[in-house]
Amino acid sequence: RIEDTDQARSSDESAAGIVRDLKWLGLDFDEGPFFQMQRLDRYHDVIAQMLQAGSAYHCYMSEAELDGLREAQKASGENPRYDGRWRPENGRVPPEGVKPVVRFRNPDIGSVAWDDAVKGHIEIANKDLDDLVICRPDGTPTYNFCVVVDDIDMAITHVVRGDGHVGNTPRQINIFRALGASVPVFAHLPTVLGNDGEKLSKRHGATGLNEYADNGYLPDALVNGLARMGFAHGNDEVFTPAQLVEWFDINAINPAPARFDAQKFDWLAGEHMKQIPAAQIAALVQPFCEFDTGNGPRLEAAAMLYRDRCATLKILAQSIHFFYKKPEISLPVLAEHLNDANRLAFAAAREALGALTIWDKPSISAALKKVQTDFALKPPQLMMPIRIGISGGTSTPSVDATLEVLGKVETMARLVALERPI
RNA sequence: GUUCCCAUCGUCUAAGGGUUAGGACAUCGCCCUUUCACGGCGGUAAUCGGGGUUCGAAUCCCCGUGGGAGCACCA
Repeated sequence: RIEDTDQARSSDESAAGIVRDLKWLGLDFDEGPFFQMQRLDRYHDVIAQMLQAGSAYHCYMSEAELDGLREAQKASGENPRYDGRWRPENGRVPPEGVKPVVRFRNPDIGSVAWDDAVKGHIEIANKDLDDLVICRPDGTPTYNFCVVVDDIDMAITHVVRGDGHVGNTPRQINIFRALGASVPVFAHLPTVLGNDGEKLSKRHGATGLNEYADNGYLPDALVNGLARMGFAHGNDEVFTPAQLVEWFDINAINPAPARFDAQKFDWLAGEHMKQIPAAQIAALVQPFCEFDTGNGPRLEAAAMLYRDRCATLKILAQSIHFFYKKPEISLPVLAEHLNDANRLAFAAAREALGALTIWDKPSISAALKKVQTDFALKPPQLMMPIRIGISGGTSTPSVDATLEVLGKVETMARLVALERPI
């Protein structure tokens, strides 16, 4: 349901963004979306009915007057609220030429209580509630009213939403009752806080869902990470959406707000990366590769070599870039790892590799091992210059596995090219 | 200010009257290793404070303190 009765704040783009984000997460829906602005006739019918029944009335108070009232109330330490001055029983005469709002006639006595599926029993006294506006002077109804009509019409059984709405719930329950409808189960989820315990906001550390998508996080990791905020299933940390569906219990949600730990989330994202099947990895990584993946080893082979060390598809794509494009070699770094102590061994290794007829990991490993032993070097003394020569960096998976994927022709080309700057 | 909700390692959490208060991330140490990661093993680390109830309280009650959410002609 797209709740778009505030025309100034809703747009086709924002609605499309919501649908897109939900689809990316894999949170599918069976019907809709329904737009409230397309249901105005229905809302107006209900308002007319309530006006008739006396559970709603016209209020002619200006916004300036209201502001003044609130200021005065605040100044005297009261909770700011509308004072009900235009209730019909006060017999006021409507002023000329003023378009009224419609207010709901909230009960004065007693209290509204419900058993929140997350927060437990909550009870609010009616005297702390005021008569809320359900229809603006221009005829557009407001959120708190529309959702009740929709929940009734759509036979909603559970209303699950952020805990910013706990204050709206007693008002909505009163409207349900005024309409003679049964009340759904309410569940109010706590806010997710930033690393520092501050509320997340666009200005303060919040990252939009689309940014996670753009940064190559797996949607299942997002679902897993978000679900773990306030929810646990024994000692399980890593789980799939299907497992979550099986285990989830709205009554087990922690009502206190949780801080979002980006470090733990990145760990979790990496765990989900490790579960990508080889057959699917190329298609997932491809969109993040800003280079020609046709010009080099099979994308699947390169990606699988790096899969378990990357938290996101984007980092994975960046990591395997060197397989498809000759790397820039930093001469100072190279000089550090290739010098008089191992220059001859390096040349011998290149020759041994060039002589190989079978290019696979065991053969490459054996050839390099022999050179290393012959020259009495420690493993890194021989591996590092090769690693730098083919990747441009000092950290890759093991050299034999990396060379296998890179291929003999390209490996030899890069190792030969390395000789020139030496 | 006022209304409502909440409180276990630094963080996310498990245990809901009797446990050496468990796990995960982070951190520290060791192991593995062809670098860096990954992985394996181990360590440091918590029941906000004060009163009750009880043989016994992290767990139930009250008060403090701290945190969160709301108080719109926004959703």
